[in-house]
Amino acid sequence: MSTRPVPERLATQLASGASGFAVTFDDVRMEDVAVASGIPRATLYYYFAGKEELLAFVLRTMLDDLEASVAIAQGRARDARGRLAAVVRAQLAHLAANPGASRLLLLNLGRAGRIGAIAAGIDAAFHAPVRQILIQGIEAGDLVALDVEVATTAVYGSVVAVGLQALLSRGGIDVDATAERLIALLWSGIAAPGPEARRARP
Amino acid sequence: MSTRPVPERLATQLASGASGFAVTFDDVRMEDVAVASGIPRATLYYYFAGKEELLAFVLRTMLDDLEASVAIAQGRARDARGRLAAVVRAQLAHLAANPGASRLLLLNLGRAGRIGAIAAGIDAAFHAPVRQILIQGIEAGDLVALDVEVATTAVYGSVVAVGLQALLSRGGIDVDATAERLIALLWSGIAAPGPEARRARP
DNA sequence: CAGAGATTGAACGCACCGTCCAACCATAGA
DNA sequence: TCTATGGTTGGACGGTGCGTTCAATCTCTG
Repeated sequence: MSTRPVPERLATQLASGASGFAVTFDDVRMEDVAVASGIPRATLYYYFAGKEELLAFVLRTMLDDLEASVAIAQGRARDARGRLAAVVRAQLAHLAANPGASRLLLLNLGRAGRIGAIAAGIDAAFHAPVRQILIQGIEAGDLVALDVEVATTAVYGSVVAVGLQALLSRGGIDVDATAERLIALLWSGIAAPGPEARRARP
Repeated sequence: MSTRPVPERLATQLASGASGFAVTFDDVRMEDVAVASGIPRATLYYYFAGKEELLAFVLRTMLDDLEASVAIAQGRARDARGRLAAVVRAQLAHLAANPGASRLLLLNLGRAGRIGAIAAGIDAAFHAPVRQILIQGIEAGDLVALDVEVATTAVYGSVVAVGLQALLSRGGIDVDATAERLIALLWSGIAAPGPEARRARP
């Protein structure tokens, strides 16, 4: 980044205080961040060029964590289904563990996406792992031949929508149950199993 | 709404001028809307309580159109797959036909969703039709037993993400091709067909 | 033609952002 | 111990865009 290197202490204090219950970038007032984090406003401006850069730092940190978490989870499985399940589960778990930042990011993709580092972070943490699994899965014959970009985006959209929905309406995510259902859906679709069987019904 | 009834002329002029290339609510300045639509700022405030209400009107109008369009499309098919395909296609087509308002809405769900009418409109235009098809499809045995809310949200998320992705990166949507691919994905999932066949591989 | 309501220009106050600066503090090296 | 360097902070300021207000038209309708 173009900004000054951010001390450890600041980073942690921001992570806790910056994105509390905000649903909008405008909900985050610099003065509030200052109070919530215990860092004076002038100091915030000493380290960040503005609110945008500050939130970019917070959100980017969250995305970096997610990227790492996804990479680890994904390495635990061999087959396409297992790896996809691990990735989706890790993503949902991260949304559940960082509800504030997640909400703020996903409900404000317009503001957030215009920050290069954020757009790149979303791709690295959400799209890229899925894309890779799909490509390899198709090559291995585990997956049907499909448009990788469309499928990658569809997986991203469904994970994010389902996670966000849970966060907003239930205030949290039942990660295990939700991940299992979502993965079943992504893997097999919504159709009743066995097209012949269905056609043979009375 | 609590606001004054909006004359036809205003509505059309707003639809064309209000959401142009904006990616953020802040990108839409009242003065700009005034110039773009030819309606003086004071007149805008005469009809709308503020920017939020004005954008709510524009976005809600778009969602109402989509709801109607989806209802018509959905009525053209009988079976679950055909109806779902019709709905998804209509949704993508509407995004393609209203890129400005769609972008603004979907990239700012935080701002937009806090407006009751918008949240309701999203449910009516995106979720409800899918939810109904899923429920009836499960009952009819065309669909596997699944968590309707999760599946509904997943469909919504994938449609919106794929549509938005196309709008942003390609500047438009190839509705037919995209809809077909997306529906295939939702219907059958990503797994290679025939679980036995796959399991039988060396 | 009078009154009601629509329409508009202009000026204002407000909230919050971002900038600036002077003062202070901590500490590393002389 | 002294001092220079750089982090840290409070406080004041200007700018932008929103929303309000009001008086001055304009346009119907009866």
